[in-house]
Amino acid sequence: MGRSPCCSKVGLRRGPWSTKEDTLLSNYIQLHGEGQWRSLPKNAGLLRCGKSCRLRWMNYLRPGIKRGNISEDEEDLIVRLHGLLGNRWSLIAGRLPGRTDNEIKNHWNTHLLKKLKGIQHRAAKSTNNNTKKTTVKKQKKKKVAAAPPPPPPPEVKVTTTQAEGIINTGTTTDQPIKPKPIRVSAVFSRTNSYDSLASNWTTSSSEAAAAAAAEVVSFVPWPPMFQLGGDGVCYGGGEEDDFLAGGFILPLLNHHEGDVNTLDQVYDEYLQLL
DNA sequence: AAGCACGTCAACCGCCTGGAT
DNA sequence: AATCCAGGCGGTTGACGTGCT
Repeated sequence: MGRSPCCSKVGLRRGPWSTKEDTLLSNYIQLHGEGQWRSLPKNAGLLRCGKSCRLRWMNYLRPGIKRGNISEDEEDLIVRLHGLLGNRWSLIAGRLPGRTDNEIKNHWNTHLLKKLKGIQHRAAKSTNNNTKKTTVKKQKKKKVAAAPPPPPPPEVKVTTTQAEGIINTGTTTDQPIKPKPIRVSAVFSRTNSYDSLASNWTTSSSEAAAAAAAEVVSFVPWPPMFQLGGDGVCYGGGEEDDFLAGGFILPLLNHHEGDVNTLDQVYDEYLQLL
């Protein structure tokens, strides 16, 4: 038996939200709180799918959401966390107060991926300067006609026990582990405010933080990924040829020696917990 | 000025998980 | 144990804006 759709979709509005709809949704949630997304549209007088309401609230209307202007420090942290976690956007977003998984995902796909590719390309050129000269042509092709992306790395689905096994055996992998999506624990719950999350994370005791981390079944192996090359790029233990194929390449986009800031602290604490 | 190509990002889709029954 | 439900997540789409020819 297939799953029933979350809503009938018949007669429901789709597409961009109007300011009136935003107001209705915000007012309703301020009065009644989050949750009950399926019944929320009806109760709030919205002709929207419950999922759509939740998404709109989570990614746009929720208080404390920062929009745009992702700083270089934030980019740096996103890149580093992505190297650890892979496409676990919700977890990455949980480490960036006020940022949503959707925004980070978009930013990664539209900005950082290109930036990383550029860095990787330069790095590859520096190591293969005796080989072919590749001309970078401006891509004029439409998206749909673009060359297919390189084959994704084999999906590594790691259960808790698998992860423990790998830890115990000391087995490493060449690529960021991409554990199956899991429901984020209460500590990382998206229903918590980002501010409180950040506050808890950066100020909590190490024990509390460790306990929090223990709840998250995000296993991350620890490859030798912090080998800083002369070009300012960290190379990990992955295949040397392709970042997208799973090899680690961890450029320090805005790294300054001794530049200790909040995001760095967050990252350091995250590393310790892992 | 017009048409086209490309970039951005809000929104949608389908699948998955945990909890309830 | 099996099934259903609600919510969460990541991948993808498509409308819109912008720059180029």
